[in-house]
Amino acid sequence: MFSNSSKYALKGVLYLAVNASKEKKILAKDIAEPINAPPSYIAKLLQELARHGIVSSVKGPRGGFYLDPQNMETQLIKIVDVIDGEQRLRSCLLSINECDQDNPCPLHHVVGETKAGFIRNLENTTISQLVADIQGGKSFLPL
Amino acid sequence: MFSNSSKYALKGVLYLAVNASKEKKILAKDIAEPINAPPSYIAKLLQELARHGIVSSVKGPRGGFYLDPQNMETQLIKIVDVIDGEQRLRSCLLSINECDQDNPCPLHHVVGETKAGFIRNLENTTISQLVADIQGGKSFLPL
DNA sequence: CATAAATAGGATAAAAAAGTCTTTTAATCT
DNA sequence: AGATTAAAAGACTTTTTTATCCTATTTATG
Repeated sequence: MFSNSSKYALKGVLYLAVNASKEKKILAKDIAEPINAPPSYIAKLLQELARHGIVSSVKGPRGGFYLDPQNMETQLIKIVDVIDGEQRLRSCLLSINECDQDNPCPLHHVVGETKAGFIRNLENTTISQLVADIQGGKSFLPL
Repeated sequence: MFSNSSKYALKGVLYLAVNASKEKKILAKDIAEPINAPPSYIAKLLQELARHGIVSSVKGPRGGFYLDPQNMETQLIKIVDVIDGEQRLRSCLLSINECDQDNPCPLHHVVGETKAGFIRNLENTTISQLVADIQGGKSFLPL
């Protein structure tokens, strides 16, 4: 449902949320292994996320990636939207441009509500909430 | 959420359901335009669907594709599974192999129920039901 | 029975996604 | 200031997906 890239991005951000801080930045290459992503590929994705203000980064010695308090409140959907584009999840399931509530394609009603709910869940959940779940024993690492 | 190929496949099957019959088979090349798919590509996909018994086909003069009564009862999920593979929709959203109810990944609970519902909807809906919706004015062509 | 019509199958080509590598820029530490 | 460290940027390669094409194989019809 997500591209590979989005999966890496979500895992990378989550890894930073749990393990990094302004005082303890993490290098791109040190994120790769724990989240099972190719080092130079996750670096590129984090770069893109940094450009969009989803993660924080500092160059040079003692630099690296981390999430500031504001980054922690990022909605999950933002990460997917930046990496996969907003259309991927939201466009008509049959890619029919004219498809909407008034002129629904044959699949529109079949999966419309569950698909919308899926997206709503991603909109209503933040990175900090996922961290809270992990710390509360409701979900588990590693990634 | 579906691959392009699955979208073509769903549209192709639906087009046959509405327009073809054993007495009025339709040629691969005549399906392409109405569903906005490349002619030789939809031919390939229909071939694959025929191999899996999802559509019916006859070679030679007066041949072509159509759906027999049994084909009409195909669940939508079958089409997606044949073309995209069963894993695409069902695997963990973060591609974590160990992820399950007892050892949920951080996204598992966030979208678990809506994702499962989405798949259930595809399992519980058949081609014939989509045709009924169209004929009842609940959804619309063209594709 | 020959011919033509149509799908089946496989080989190839093009485009997109995923992944790698090299150079540039910015920050830190002597 | 100079050396070093790390991300930013972008060019390049590989793999996968999408798409095309050509040659069988099957079947209806004259």
